[in-house]
Amino acid sequence: MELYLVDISSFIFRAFYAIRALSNSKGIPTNAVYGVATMLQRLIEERGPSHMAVLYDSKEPSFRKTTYKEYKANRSAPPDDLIPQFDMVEKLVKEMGIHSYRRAGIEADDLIATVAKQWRKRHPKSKVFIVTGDKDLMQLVDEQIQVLDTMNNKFYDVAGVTEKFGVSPVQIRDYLALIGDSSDNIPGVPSIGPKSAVTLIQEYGTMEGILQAARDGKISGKKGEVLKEHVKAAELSYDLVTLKEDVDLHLEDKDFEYQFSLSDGLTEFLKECEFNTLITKWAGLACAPASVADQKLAVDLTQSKLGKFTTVDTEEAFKKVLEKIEKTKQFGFDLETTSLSPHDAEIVGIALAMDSDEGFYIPVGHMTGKQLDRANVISRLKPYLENPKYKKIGQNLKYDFSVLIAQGLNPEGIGADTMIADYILDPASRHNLAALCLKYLDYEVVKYDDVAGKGKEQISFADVPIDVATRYSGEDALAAWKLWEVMEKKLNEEKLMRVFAEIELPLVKVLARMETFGVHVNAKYLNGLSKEFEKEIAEIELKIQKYTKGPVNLNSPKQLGVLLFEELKLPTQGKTKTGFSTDASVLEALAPLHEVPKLLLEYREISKLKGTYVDPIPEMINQKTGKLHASFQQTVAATGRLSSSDPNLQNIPIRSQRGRLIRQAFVPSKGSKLLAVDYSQIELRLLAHMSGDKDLCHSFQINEDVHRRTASEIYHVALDQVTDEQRSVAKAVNFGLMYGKTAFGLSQELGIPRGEAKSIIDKYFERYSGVKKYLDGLITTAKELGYAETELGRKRPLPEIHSSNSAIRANAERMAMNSPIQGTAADLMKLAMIAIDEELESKGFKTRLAIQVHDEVVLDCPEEELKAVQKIVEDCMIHAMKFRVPLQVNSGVGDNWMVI
DNA sequence: TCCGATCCGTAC
DNA sequence: GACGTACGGATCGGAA
Repeated sequence: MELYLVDISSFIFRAFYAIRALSNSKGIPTNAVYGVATMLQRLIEERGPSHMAVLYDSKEPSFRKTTYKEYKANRSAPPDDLIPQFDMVEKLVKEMGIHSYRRAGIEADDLIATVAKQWRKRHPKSKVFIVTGDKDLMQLVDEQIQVLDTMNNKFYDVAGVTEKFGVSPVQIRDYLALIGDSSDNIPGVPSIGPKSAVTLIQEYGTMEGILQAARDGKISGKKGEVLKEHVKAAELSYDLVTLKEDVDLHLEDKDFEYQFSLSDGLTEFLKECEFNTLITKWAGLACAPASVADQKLAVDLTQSKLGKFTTVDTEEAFKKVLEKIEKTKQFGFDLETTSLSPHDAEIVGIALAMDSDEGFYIPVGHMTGKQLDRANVISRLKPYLENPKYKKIGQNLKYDFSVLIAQGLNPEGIGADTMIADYILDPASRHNLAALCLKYLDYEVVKYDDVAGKGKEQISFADVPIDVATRYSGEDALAAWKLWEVMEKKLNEEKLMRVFAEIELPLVKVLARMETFGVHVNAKYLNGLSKEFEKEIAEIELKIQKYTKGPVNLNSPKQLGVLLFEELKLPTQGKTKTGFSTDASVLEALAPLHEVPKLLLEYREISKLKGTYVDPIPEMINQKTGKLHASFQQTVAATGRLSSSDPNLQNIPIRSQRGRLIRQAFVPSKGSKLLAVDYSQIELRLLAHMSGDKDLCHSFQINEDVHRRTASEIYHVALDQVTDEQRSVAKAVNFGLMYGKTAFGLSQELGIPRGEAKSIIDKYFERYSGVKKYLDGLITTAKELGYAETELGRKRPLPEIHSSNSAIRANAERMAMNSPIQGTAADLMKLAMIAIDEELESKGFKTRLAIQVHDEVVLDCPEEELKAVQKIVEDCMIHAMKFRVPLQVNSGVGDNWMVI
């Protein structure tokens, strides 16, 4: 049996401020009511209370106010929109059938204190949960009484309170009295804040002890003076924060009994508030059976079913761990740190697993608790971390390696990365550890959020208690080990081991090196550019304003639709799901008719550049390194490509004149140049090779202008008779068909009739019949196998290719045509990067890979290395794989990324 | 406040 | 419905 005592007013206020204004159609505000309703719903759903009550503050002034008139004196009246909601909440509670109590002159907190103590007298083994968002009630916590904050689903037991406040629950009164509370107008001791209060309490135990020490002159300096001066205030504060536990209120067990039901009265009330979704939801709401609630309570962050976990906090234990590593030569590995950014991350702990049933955790950077010296631990692990013969098995080892690289180590020896293994097995799914454990081990691991919280509540891993960290982190290392046991077999079964072992795994270290190296950015230049763009944007806005009635948000397609198609009465072009399209093609069509669409096109271009690149990029420069360290993700794109984020360096503008300017901001290190090398026509070349089409291959073999050749074929004219217009159509066709472009799409792109587009495509396939056969074959194969495949055997499952919905099926068919080409290009580039990095490292060059953009790499290259490195990079790229057609690369050198 | 859907635009 | 692969900014509306 458990008792739940709900301090409702703390939730009314929080809900009111947390939820944006809501009201029913009569204009009565309802946001706080809604917040309280959902809070109670969650409480019922998740805890299934059999006994509960809501406690209210007295409507008359409380005894605190009558004895100390300044109490809560500086509180302003609640906002107008909140006032009617107090009564509505009471109505809600009543209609929900929850017992509620109030006593004249007594505050809710005192009622809760009284009831809790009375209950524990009657039921020495039953738990009491105080449901509140207010810290004052923490003073009641003990072995039996816990505080539950339903807003973030946090429980505070004795350890929890101690962890959060740094003092134990019995010391909370002392703590609150010292720091005071401005909202209740409790004076406290001036200049004593939470920090000093904790230190003082830890030293002297209680407030009385502190005051005595001050009187005795044991507390030196200003603090001692202030304390002596404010003894009275402190004692008064202590009385005010102390809850009354002997209120004259006598309740029995039956006065708390609770069983939820959606009564007519409650339905009526919810209807009035217009919480229609709640009515539906609550129809199925039932108190969870007690056993389920008990189970949830039983989640113990220090116990695991996955295996045994040992905290390594003695020299002997550490030595044993090192011996085990020596013997197994293979270990599950996971670092816990203080930051997701490797350059800012401090190592908090190291988890290792050397067999399938035990995990070890070496704490080295926790705020509290016994642990080993970080520098010593790392220096003694270093030989194993840097020796490729010792195989590390982990989840997302790129991160762990990056952290080690940022610390000056040179880690080697990736034995397996479970995240990448899953990506290779199933590229479209999510690859987080929790999902993997569920999928392969049928086991639910503790999530990071469970130990460190999330959002605003998140704490640094350094503040996680060591026993909890041991379980969490040890579990990660052990999970990686156990996952690999399963996944290794799967990779072999599915014939995916080669792609995994020869492409993806070696790439992990390359990417870690590339990301930690980063790239220099000229922030000053971008800031200047931002000012220029800002001016231009303002001018355009001003010009557009002449045509508008009221203010229009030019970033809102919805408002733009009103402006263009209602106010200006311009003809609509296309429709989107929610309204009329205002995209660039629409604006271009409207441009000859009116100045506004012309201006909007320019507005869009500049504000895009400013908002996406010019302004955010300087913000992302790392303070420590002064460089930009974007992330290159290996497990995102379904075809095998890399992706880039924070910022995305793979879509830095190049096509427009104004956009190109942004590339000027990417610059080499001092004494270096940027070297950029890209494949020429890579996907078209791969199409030639993979289709084996004679004519297309021939074009590449004799190194002619492929688009010109295509034009001459589809228009039946001699090569030297092809017009620029014809060539550009041919180019569009060459690109389009690899994406499975339709006649409709081509006609849209080129602005030609659909019939004409169709005849061009037909002609193309007639001339390049090998290509046609190949693409058709890709669809057939994908239907047979259920997946598309690259030259090197990377697979992409395409279950939707069997869909009975023709649009979905057609989509999958286009993927079947495109994925092998795009994916093979990705494999090629990955192999080239591995070769480049290996060459650079083994030959001792200082040049480093900095950026990859699918068919291009950018390197930061000291001038004296330029000549040699340029040759190496070109060679690595050209010879990374062998095809029927030759590969070609272009390379350029410059002082920024624009001039190359 | 937070999150997801939508629209739009940048790259290869 | 109509061109494959990404990332991300801004708006908007709903949810806890």
